[in-house]
Amino acid sequence: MPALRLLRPDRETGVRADEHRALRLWLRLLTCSQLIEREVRKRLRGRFGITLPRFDLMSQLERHPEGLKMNELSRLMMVTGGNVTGIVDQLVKEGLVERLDEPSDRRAWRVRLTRAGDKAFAEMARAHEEWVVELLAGFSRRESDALMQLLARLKRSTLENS
Amino acid sequence: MPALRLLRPDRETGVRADEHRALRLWLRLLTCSQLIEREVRKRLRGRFGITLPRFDLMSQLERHPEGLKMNELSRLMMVTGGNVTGIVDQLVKEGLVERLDEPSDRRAWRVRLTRAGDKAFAEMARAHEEWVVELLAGFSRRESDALMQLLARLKRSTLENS
DNA sequence: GGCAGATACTTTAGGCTTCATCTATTCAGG
DNA sequence: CCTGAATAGATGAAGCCTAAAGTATCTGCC
Repeated sequence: MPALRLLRPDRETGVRADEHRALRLWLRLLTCSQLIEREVRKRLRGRFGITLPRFDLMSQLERHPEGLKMNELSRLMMVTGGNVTGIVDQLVKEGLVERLDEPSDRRAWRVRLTRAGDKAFAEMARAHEEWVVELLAGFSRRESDALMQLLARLKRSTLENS
Repeated sequence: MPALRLLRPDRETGVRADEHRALRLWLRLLTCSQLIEREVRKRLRGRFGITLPRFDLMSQLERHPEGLKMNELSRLMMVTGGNVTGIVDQLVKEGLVERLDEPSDRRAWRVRLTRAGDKAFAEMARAHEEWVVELLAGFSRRESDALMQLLARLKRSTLENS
């Protein structure tokens, strides 16, 4: 999560000055995202002793009480399969998640929250949402809607051009 | 860089439905940021064989031709000092950066781009900016200005409330 | 001068992440 | 059935990142 600074103005970079706009926009986006993410990580760690990736994985499972296969988790979390293996291993060790055999495919697992995991997640999710509401306080509904729309367009532009 | 999904609607989370807005906003922000970052990392790796943190560190140095101390790099990059130690070590090994003695303080280093580092960075920065311009294509000046302003407010709100 | 606390940096342990590679299983055509 | 390709997941190496602890140096105060 770096904070790129590429705006030294006295250097010719080969694109028009007007286009520095795109670079500035991306850097500011990154900064905002990092500020919130950093704070959330810190609070998850301090209050619940959990990491953001583990919380994220549990949140996926909470939305799918029937369980998810490893590759489904990988897709939903947008990380590689090997990464999911490690995070699930940790959560299993902590008793928050369980690996069940998938009868229809002996290569696969069905990963589910345990009862303890479900209970723990409910509490963490409540706190997490409170934190985010708090961090974004002072953002009016109008502003927040405008930002949502612009970000939707940004997402589309990025997907189309990558 | 996870992709949190916390919006299962049929679960009581303890905050009003209206406030899910904040959560959705943060998740979308995270997604956008990840999409761009992922693409930039991939291209830096594929075309220049460099990582984003190393590129970031070099970009800080490029803006400060007189060199930076380790703790200044740490502050600018928003990462811990130990992290900077590792990244500088790598870049020194690659000959892109050099550690000079700081005469006024024997505890400190002055880190600078080498001539080779400066040359390499110029080329990478040019490509990097082109990529970002490309990814954000189709964003009008008006939209981009509006987004910049909203993100500035978001940054301020986050800083004030964390 | 000398000492206590602060500062600059490094080191270590633990965790996340990717890519490349590996094993086991499934699937599709013959 | 059998075999080759695809798929599910695990593993290992390398890199980024943090927090905590350690070393060396500096600074301010007596």
